[in-house]
Amino acid sequence: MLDKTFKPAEIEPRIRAEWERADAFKAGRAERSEAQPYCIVIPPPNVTGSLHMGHALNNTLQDVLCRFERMRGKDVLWQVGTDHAGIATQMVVERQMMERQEPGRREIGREKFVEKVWEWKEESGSTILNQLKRLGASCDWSRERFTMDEGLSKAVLKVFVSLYNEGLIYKDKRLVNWDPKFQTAISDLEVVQVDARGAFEWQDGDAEKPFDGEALSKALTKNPSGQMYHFRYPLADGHTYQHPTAFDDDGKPTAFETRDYIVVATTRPETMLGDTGVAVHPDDARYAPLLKAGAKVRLPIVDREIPIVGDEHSDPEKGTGAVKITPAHDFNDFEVGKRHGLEQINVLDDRARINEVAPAEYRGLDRFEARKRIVADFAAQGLLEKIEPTSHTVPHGDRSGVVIEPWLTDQWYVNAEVLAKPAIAMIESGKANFVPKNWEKTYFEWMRNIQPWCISRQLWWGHQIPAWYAPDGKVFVAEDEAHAQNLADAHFGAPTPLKRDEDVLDTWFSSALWPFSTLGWPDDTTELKRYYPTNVLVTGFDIIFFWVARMMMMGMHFMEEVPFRDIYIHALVRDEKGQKMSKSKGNVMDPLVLIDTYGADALRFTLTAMAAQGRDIKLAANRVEGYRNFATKLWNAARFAEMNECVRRRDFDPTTIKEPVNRWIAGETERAVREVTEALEAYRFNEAAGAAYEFVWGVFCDWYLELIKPILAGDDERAVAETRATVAWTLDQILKLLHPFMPYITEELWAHAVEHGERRESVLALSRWPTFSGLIDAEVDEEIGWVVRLISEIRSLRTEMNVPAGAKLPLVLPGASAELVARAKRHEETISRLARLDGISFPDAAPKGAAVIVAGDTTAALPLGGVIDTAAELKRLEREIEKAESDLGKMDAKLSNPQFVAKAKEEAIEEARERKAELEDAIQRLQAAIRRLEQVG
RNA sequence: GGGCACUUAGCUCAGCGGUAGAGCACUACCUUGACAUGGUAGGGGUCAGAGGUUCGAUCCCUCUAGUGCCCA
Repeated sequence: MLDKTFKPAEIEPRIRAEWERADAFKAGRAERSEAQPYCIVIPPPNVTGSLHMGHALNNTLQDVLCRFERMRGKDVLWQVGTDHAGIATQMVVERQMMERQEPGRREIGREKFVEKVWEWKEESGSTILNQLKRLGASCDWSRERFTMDEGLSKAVLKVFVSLYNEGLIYKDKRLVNWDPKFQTAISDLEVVQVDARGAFEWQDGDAEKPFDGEALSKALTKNPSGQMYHFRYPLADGHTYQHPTAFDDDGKPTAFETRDYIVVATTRPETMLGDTGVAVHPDDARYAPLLKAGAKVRLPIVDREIPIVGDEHSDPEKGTGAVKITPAHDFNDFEVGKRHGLEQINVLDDRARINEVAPAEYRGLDRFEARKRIVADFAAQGLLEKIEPTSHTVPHGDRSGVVIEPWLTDQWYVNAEVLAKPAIAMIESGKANFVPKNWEKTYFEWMRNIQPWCISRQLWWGHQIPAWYAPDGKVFVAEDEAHAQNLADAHFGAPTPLKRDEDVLDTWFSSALWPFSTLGWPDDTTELKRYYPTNVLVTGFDIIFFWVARMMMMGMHFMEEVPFRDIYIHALVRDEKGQKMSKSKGNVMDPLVLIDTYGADALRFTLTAMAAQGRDIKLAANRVEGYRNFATKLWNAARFAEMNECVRRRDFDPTTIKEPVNRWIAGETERAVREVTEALEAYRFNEAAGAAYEFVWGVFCDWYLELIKPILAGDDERAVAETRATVAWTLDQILKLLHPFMPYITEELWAHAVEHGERRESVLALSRWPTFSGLIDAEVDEEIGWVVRLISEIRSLRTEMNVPAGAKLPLVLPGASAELVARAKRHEETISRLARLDGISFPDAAPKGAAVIVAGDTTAALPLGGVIDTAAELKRLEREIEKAESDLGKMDAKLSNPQFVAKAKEEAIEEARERKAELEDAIQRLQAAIRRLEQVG
């Protein structure tokens, strides 16, 4: 016998063991060799990761699909694995070494350090996979892969070498996003823009407020960004010009002053050490004389002469219209510098400290320290005009959180523009589809403006770049050192010593190969043939660029086929106020805690039920509790079945059922199966879950199980046997329907039923998804619908008339047709039980002093034992009439509108007519009830 | 500045050209032989605002206000 409540913590590990025993999630099962393949590759979680809400949602949805398709008989491969996550992992291990007060990575050297990371990976790398198991994920665990395992590394080398040989990977010296904390380059995507706004204000010439270096320093320590500094750059060789200071209404200058300097505005004073020019807009009248004269500027502090150039990059509307140009430390300036042949002077080292190029007193200073000093020095020289607060965005490293420096270095790049073309075409042609579709716009926007992808990282943990350098710097790219050596020797015609490139590849480089590298590529494996392209990718919108787009590019280039047919993009899980969950806000909900509290099934069901397309999920714990209760409800329905000996019969055939109520539930089952199936096929997870929920709780538990109680308690043996079998059958269908969402409880109940019934052929996870047709019977639906409605109306009336819950009332169906009498008698026991009646009678006329119900075409009367509160009943009836008349008014208005009758759809008109007739009939009968009541009163 | 969403019950959210829905919360009654993690009944909404299209708009279109996200 089942316990009174279900205890997820007890059941879950046991069920997991059962799945394992049955090898339930194994792809390529012999008996399914002829079956259609179905494949999803998991978005590989970072080995450093632990399960958060986003993972829980992402993997629940994948699992729902996999379990659904597996039950539909397909040969399902849910390919699992983890990502080596370069920076993240290196960071974790380094931090751990620091905590243990072990020597740092630079001290122990690369080889030892990488060894340590591997050790760490062996120890802790499976944490997140075990957490996925707890969630119930039905991955083929026997095929776990890792982005740095042997096979995948081979794929990475092959791809790098191929792309290099095709000229699609190249080395280039340009500005990169440099992370001074990790001392590595990062890609554009790993940079987050953070808004900054300062508060410091100062103006030269304000006698009341002299420059206060202390105060500025304090403000900048708090927030180094958000200030605009106006510097006076003296003109070289004592040059002067007339600078306009006032304008008339037409914008013509009306007053001038003679200046021997030009004012530039900047948010980054310290970079002035590397300035090699000043730019003004070529059409800016204010500076035209300077351009014309070819005037130069003598850069303060460094005392360098630099040109003033005309470039459209300068916006006359912004600041002073003149900008300093630092080609080595700003992306825009880099371009300006290239256009005008300006020198690139790098003034920062790899930790963003001022380097040896700068005057001695600044060397070694941190960039923000240097900023304060430079400003103070300008002020001291009378070259600081003003400081004002400004709003601007500052680039930060997404992992390190520090301000990123544009820095001039040699890095490896992928020519993404070429690779993007076929990847764009595949979405355009519908060979692959975003669900919901609107994400393709985001995808196109980015892909059509794609920039070179910087793939080298100055880290130790990752795929080391397969490039070797000869002493003269000539590079040789090959899959291993021997091949590189051959290339070099052939090139130089003599044995040549080679040194391997120190850098590793961006983590996303290997992730981009995931859909085919995990299936065995570059080898021509059976898996690759069978499961590529995969069916669907399930992921969040935040990695469309990082991952989806790049898989698309690599898949098209190397497999000449899309990596997946559908791309289901799900929402972000937020807290109940709609805020992103973050540790600093303290609003993080831990899926593992929710699993401990409510069970994995409840969490899964919640996430699925809330996964409506195109909307974020604002998750509230009480939602999970509600669905935990749903699981309990199911559990108790099964318990009811068990107590009533509703055991499965192998020969049960739902098409041969006799009892109306049983035929009805069979039809409802068919309907529910259809709804859930169609919703899942269309990735409408919330609708699928909603349909299953409503069927199980609202139809099966609330009505069917209640309706059959009199039959089970009765002595019609044939009916009892049929009903028991129907309950067992329906419950089986329910377990199947719910299994993709709630795998644990359903598997448990599936197994439990065996204790009394026929043996199962397989675990539920491998059972067959139901498909029915022909079980829906309109007549039976109508009949049971009538019963349900009558019971509801009686219950409603009882409450309204304050009839004590325990009191039994007689029900009168006056002037009932023979058909109605037969129907009422057929269900008399059920109706009596559920509506708490004391029998049904069928006189010709309605009794006096009874409350009256009008349900559809049935009029029913409840004599309230002479104690009826006439006034209350009159009021109630009048309210009913009022409501019916209001509805009738709407119908009349519709139907009397010639436009409606002429133009509306036939069904809409027919519906309105039926409704009108129904309402008129109901009003008549309600009025009759009032007349009778008044006779009594 | 460019783009994409969103605004529906007290809260969290579905829905959708033809009578407004769920969960939670709330009110009243009920320990009825599956379930109090429950049952029954109920209260609660000019579907952000203004226009337009339509026989008919919460739904489609435009604008306005507010909110969120992405990109520069």
